[in-house]
Amino acid sequence: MRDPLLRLAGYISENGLKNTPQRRRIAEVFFRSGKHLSTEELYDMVRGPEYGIGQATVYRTLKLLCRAGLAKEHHFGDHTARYEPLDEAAHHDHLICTGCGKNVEIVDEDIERHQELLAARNGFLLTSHRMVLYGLCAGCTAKKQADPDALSSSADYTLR
Amino acid sequence: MRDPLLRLAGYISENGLKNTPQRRRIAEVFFRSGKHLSTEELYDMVRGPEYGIGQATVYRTLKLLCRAGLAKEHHFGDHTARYEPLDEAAHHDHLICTGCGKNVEIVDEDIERHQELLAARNGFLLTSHRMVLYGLCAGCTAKKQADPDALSSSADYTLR
DNA sequence: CTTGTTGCAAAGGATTTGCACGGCT
DNA sequence: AGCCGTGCAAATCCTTTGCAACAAG
Repeated sequence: MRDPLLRLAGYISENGLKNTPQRRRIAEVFFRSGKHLSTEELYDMVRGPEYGIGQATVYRTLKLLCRAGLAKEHHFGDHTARYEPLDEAAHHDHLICTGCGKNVEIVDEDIERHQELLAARNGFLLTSHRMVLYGLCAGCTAKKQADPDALSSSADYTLR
Repeated sequence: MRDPLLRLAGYISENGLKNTPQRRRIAEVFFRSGKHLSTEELYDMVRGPEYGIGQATVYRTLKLLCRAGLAKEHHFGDHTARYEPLDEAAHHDHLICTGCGKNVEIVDEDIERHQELLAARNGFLLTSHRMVLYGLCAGCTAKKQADPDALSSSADYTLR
């Protein structure tokens, strides 16, 4: 069962919850469209002339998706939570350009292995992790050479 | 010049700022005491019968320390920012027990190297990163075997 | 003296929650 | 019918800011 919408429906019925049009609509938009959406961005995408969906419902549904294991919450360094669809088994980390905000998903088997090792070495049972690399992408590096002060305006990554 | 208080004084004078008793007091407590303090925790430690320090000053001073390169802000998953003293050259990552909140600092040269590599492979110039591993420490693993529901109450790591 | 700093309280932004109503099961 | 979910607005939580008084350089 690959389709996240079906998986959601499964989670809902299994837990005595209810499959409402709002949840369907939010999940549909969320899974179809880009990654790393903030609640507000999703809220804007989800609401339309024919849909009257409240902010609170978007918040609540996103948290539901997390509980269901279908989404993951991130805090990258801008000042809101961002959510990404979770493809299960498709784990990845993030490489973010502090100049333009570009967000690249990356994986490295070696690193993952080392993480397990490190945890074990400390007596820990690793359950999850997050790794975010911050830097300047090729474009922004070039731009910065041309004019060293050109970048500061765009994203403002406080590096949380 | 190893002493962070001296380094702070240096940063202050070099930048035309002012060395106030509040800043001294906050920095002193911050550097002396434990790691990963929240603003509120530090606020409580800093204020005393003889000191009348406002929350805002604690916030402002912590941000100053970050700007000075003497502290680093983290968001681990409880719902506030946490700050840790930065020993310069003593970079490390974190291994957190989601059961009891224990926070172990770790480093691994291999991982650091791989991160550089990964960034470079994507055309990025790596400027910083953060990596947090979440898991169960030995103690909590044992505790959980005894009573699987025993842990949920303590920390509530939403895994941000 | 000049300018940065402080404390307080008010403002802000993101997220949560109480409540009455409406809609799944 | 019963109970979960929704929208709205009010409430919270954390953090920032405006401002007048103060103090460091």
